[in-house]
Amino acid sequence: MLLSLDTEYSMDKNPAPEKILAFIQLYSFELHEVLIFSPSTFKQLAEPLEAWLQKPTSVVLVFFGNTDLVLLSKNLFNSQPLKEFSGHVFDFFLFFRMIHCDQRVNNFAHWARITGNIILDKTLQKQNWVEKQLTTQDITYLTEDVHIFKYFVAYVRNVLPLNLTNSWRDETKHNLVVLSYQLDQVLIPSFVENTLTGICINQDALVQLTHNLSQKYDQTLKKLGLSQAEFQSNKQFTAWLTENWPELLHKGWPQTATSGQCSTSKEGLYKWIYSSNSTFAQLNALELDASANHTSPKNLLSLLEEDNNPEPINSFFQQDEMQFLTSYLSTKVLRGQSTQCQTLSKHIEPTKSTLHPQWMIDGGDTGRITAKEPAIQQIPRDLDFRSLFKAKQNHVLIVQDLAMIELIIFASLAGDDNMLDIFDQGQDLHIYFASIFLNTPYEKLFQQKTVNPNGFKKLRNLMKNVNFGMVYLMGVKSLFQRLIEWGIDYDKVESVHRAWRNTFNALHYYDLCKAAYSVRSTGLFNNFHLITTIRGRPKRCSEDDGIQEFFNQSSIKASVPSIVNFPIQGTCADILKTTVRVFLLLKQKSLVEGELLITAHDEIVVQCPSKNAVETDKPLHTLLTSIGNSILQSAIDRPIHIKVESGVGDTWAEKA
DNA sequence: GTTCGCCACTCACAGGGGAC
DNA sequence: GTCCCCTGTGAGTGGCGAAC
Repeated sequence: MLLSLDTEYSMDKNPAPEKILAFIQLYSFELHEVLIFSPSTFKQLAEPLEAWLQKPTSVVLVFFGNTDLVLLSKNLFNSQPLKEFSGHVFDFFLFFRMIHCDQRVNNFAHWARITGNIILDKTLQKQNWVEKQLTTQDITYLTEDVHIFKYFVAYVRNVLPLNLTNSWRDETKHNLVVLSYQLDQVLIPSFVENTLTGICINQDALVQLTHNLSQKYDQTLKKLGLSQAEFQSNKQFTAWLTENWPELLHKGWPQTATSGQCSTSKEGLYKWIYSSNSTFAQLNALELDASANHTSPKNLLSLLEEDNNPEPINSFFQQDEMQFLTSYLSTKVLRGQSTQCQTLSKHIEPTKSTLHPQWMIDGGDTGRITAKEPAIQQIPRDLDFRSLFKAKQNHVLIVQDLAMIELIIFASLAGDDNMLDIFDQGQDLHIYFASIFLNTPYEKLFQQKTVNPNGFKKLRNLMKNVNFGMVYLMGVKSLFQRLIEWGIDYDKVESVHRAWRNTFNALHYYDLCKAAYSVRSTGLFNNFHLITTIRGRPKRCSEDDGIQEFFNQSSIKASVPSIVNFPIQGTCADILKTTVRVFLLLKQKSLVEGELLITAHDEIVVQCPSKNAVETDKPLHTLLTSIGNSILQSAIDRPIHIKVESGVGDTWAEKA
């Protein structure tokens, strides 16, 4: 029994951005009828819908349904998500995205065209629906939106059985509908609940933090003698600089490509500031693309402030110029943090002090879950920020994090016993590689953790970046750039680059990817190359993605690293999603208590009553490790011992 | 009628934040 | 190296009114 559902809503921006539900449309596949509900009739819908959902064969069909179901719960069921949604929702967006993940266009109108040859006019969608008297044109539009689902259903039935070959396991076939259901569909009700429940935030602390940051921001601006507008606008900043620091202009302050204004981009500033450094000159000669992340203002600033810089850059700049640059960069950093605070504030539900991010179960191309409004996964790791997120009254937050999971997945796929042994021995892979790289015993470096914690952290972060970069095909030049501040010459970097690939089984992994990538499957995938995660999630790659040049060092196409990346990031997402799924099952059977609050790539945050902290923490820990181990073990014939770091406390900072 | 400046708006893109 | 989200910028556009 099928019912397709769609809603129309409009945004109300005050006091906090909120979606106002205007219409609900339903299409019954049994009755062949479309029903349109306006706010005055919402309540009449609640009871029959709930009763209908209790029938075992009922399925609600949606397209990008998170928003629809959240609004439905808010307006019909007093913000309590229906338990009956569980196992009774099918989202076509998720399904289409899984089987056509290479398609840039994946929207409703696109699939209406493909499946039903219907050209939709989506311009009507943008109107203000609230309290609208419907015109004939409107009614046609609303009807069409739910009616089109019958073409979606027919399409899925036509392309069944959607089988594909797993790139990493001997099992021959996966059924795609089943896989989509197991990995993604079943999580829908959980994330609806998640959005409705929200995450508590310490509003006073946020106000305080915002205040402190903006005060500091104002102070540094004042110190510079700049107004906010002059600081923010390239045009005004150029005028100001011409007036106040003509000598810096003469020294070649970088310019924007199009308008010729003074540029404030990290790349330009980085190149410019370091142009006097001889190591940098070597970089320049290599025509390096300086777009790596480590050139953010924060890092650039730390380089400027570095006392023991291998080669001081202040021979090029006068002392007062150095001071100006330092202040300028720290102002940039402050502005960034301050904006981040304001963005958070903007999304707070004022009466409850909660955030209600919108979750996208298949938001990332690799299958990762993403969140927006606000981007909860992009909150800085600093204590200042993480401690703002707190448990509700009489509750605690349980934060669990899969340690170095992507490297472990890499090692499992590559069949790299060496790496897995190091990990099993409880050693830190990043420090392990640092010891090879710096030719210093592992123990000696590890001692630094207590002797010189900051230095240790810095080294570890650096090696962390290097290790991840290396897995994903970072070239020698890029590696060299990242190591510039350590004063290591190009030849040495080149040998380290080689050593890394030899120490860890990277070349073997790339070969496996190449072989896996060549596998073609049946049905829909006939004309496409395909690579999957260990669990079977597919990524389609078109011919021109570079199979001919795959891992040909002289010409790696841009798309190749993303092919190499996919099985790793995707498998990590699968582990997390499977854990969430089993956690929900346990919850349904009342075996655990708690609400899923946040998932972030390798991390999971659950809120539970304080008195049940241990009873929730322990099974969650067991779940993550056992699910991770079992998924990875199907790729390599040896035991895997995934480690999960766990923290219990009042705030998210518990494990930061 | 044309030109110009101003304003509001949209859109693409770069850059910066995060994760691994 | 990959994967994201959010913001600000600047180019482009169109409406409007004032000045020519």
